[in-house]
Parts: sequence; C-alpha cells; structure tokens
Amino acid sequence: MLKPDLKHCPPGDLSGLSDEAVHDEMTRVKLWQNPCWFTYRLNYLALRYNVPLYAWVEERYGLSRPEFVVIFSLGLLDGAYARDISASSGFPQNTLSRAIHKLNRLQLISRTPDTEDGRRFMLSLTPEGRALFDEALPRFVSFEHMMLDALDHDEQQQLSTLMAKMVLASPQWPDTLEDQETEKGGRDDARR
Amino acid sequence: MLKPDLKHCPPGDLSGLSDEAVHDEMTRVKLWQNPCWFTYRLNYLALRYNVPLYAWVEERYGLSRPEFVVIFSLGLLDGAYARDISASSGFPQNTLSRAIHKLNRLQLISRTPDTEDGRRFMLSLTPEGRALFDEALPRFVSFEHMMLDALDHDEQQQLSTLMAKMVLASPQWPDTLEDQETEKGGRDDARR
DNA sequence: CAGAAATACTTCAATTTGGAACTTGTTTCG
DNA sequence: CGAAACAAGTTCCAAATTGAAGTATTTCTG
Repeated sequence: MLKPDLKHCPPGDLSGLSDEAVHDEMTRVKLWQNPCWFTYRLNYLALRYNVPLYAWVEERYGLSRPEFVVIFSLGLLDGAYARDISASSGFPQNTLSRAIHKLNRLQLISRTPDTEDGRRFMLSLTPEGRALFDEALPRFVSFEHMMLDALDHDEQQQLSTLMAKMVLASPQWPDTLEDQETEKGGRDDARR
Repeated sequence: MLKPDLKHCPPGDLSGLSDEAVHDEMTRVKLWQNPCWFTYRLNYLALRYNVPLYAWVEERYGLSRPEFVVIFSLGLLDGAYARDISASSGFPQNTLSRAIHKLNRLQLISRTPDTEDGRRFMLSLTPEGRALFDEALPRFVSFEHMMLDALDHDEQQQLSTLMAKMVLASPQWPDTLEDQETEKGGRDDARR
C-alpha cells in the first residue's frame, strides 16, 4: 500500500526504490498519495533545504533568516532598497526593517538616504558583509548541488526549464482566493 | 541584462518570453542569475501557493496554518498521532499540540487515548472536520492545477518524476550542516 | 526485572512576528 | 498649484512561535 502512486509518480523511472524503511507512513501518504502531490513535494524539498542551512547561519553568524536574506539579496544585487528585498523574498517590510537596522548596527550593511527619493534608503554590503556573503554562499550552493545530484545533467536541465516555465506563468495566478472564481487571470503587482 | 541566464534557464524552451514588465529587478536576478536557482524557484513557487491558500483558510474558517495542517493531514490519513503530523509537516510538536487542542475544542477532530501506547492520542476527523476538509481540498487541488497548467501533460509527468527522484534521495541529505564535511551520507531519522 | 534511555505530549517563558496605524516624502490630477 | 492618493519605511502591540524544561509512559539493556 505504500509504493509510489502510479498517477503521480511513474513507476518506470523510479528504479523500484521503495520508501518503506525511510519515511513514516504519513509522510509517504503525503508524498505518494496526495492529490496535492506537487505542492507537498515543493514544500517538502524547500524545508529540507531551508532548515539545515538557516540553522547553520544562525549558529555560525547569529543571524536570523530575515537578516540573512538581506545579506543574500544584496550579495546578488547590491544597492537595492528594503522594498525590493521584501517583494523578492516575501517577508513583510517591518520584519526587514528590523533586520536592516540590526545589520547596519553590526556594520554588515550600509544604509544611505537615496538622493532621488527621500523616502528610500539605499542598502549596500560593507566589506565585512560581503565577506560574510562570500563565505556563506558556497554552503548554499553546495547543499543545493547535493540535492540536485539525485538527477543527471539532462534531468537538471529539464527541471530548470519546467520550473522556469511555471515561474514565468506565475504572474497570471491570483494573489488571493476570494476572487478565484469571479476574477479570471488577475494581472497585478505586489505578491503577498 | 535581464533575460533568463543561459546557464540556469535554457533559452530554447522559454519561447522568448521576457520577464521585464512583470517582476522587479531583484526578483529577476534571484530567478535568473542566482547560483541557487533551484532552491530560490522552489521557495518562490511554494510561497506563491501557500500565501493565497492559507490566507483563504484563515479568512474562511478562522484556522491558522498549523491548525489546518492537522485537518489536512488527518484528511489524508485518519487515525494518526501528533508525532506523525509533526514529522510530515515540519512543525514542532508544541505548536501542533496547541492546534490539536483548539481543533478538539471546536469539535473538528477527536482525540482519544491510544490503547497500545498510553503516551499517544489517536486523532480523527469528526464529521464536521471531514466536511471542512472535503470543502477545502478542491481549492487546494485546483490552485495547484492552475499552477501546473503552465506545463503540458507530459511535462507535468516529467516534473513529477524529477521531484520524486529528489525526494527519494533526500534521506541521504544531512539534517544539519555542522557535519556536512565530516560525515558523509548521514543515514538518520527525524528531520528537523 | 529494575534502572536508564527514549518517546509522546504538554506547559512555560522569552523571543519573534506581522497587521495596523503612523510619519515622511512623492506622485497624480483636477 | 494644492489636495488627495500613494509609497517607503518605522513603530507599536497583540498574537504566534518555539526552545527548554517537565510529566507520564514505554522500551531498552544489562
């Protein structure tokens, strides 16, 4: 009763691996006999990644997840605003506000009033912040690579493409469910 | 500078869609120029799903996410224990403990001492809880289908297979990073 | 079979979180 | 141009969250 469900998990491709020894029964049901197979696996894999890495960040640097998200965001695109980090990460602005002030106090980022728009503050990594990012990034990358090692090169490429397609379709998806029936193809801005 | 990065997002498959009007620059960088492309897209898609659905649950039923997770878990596998829900969802047991007591008070679940093991309580949906699950489930399923509509049938099948492969490999992944270098292929139990 | 270790769950307490309201600055538009 | 709408960011506070310690029960082990 616990072999992967044919409907959601084509048996030919799974080389007969059985899951029994490994996951408890409820996890197996959620993975293999769940009408929401996709989003459960999505959340499962995300958790499997986030938990160990952010636990490590916390213990290594004493930074919370939103704090590290600020570092990570500026590491990828320096000179951005709190707003951008909020929109791209899903954390609310007040949570990030606190994080930003702490990082500023710790001299990991700088925060200078924007000349164009007096409401905004431009955020940048300091050399110390950059060093932290440079040290942490390889951990994130290598954990992800370890996860992707379950797939061969072509499969990784396929996965990238499939996920990219979904992301590119995502602006079509509604941000709330209230109007899921009434509105169709709601085109709009800020997520969350 | 903002076309999907060739390395992570094979251009041939994206039918020339440009992202410019849709996502802000930081989101685009995180999606298309991120060495952690996989896990960012993972978290992005998970958020895109979780936020609207759990907001709807909250507003429709007045239930928090952990509370609804209990309902959902028992809907898929009735007669389980708090422990199982914790392990399969990633929520800590004390958070679920509170959720369970509230649902019990609301008569959405029953909670009876287990005859086999005096420490455990067997949890079941009441008819009211089952009705709630039956009403909510289609929303979750149809939102997921809407997301998957970005892919044709074969692609959905591929995606399912690829994610299943990763999930089946996941027991090999460490639960913490401390020992990532020292320990190799750590075989162990409870995640988180 | 008794003491030690482990497990299921709960309670407590301290921190974190995020909605709502507020401040300050910018844009829109009559 | 001036008032209203909007946007960035912050502060406040009630509520949620979770680590840690506590209780009761079961399993392991010598």
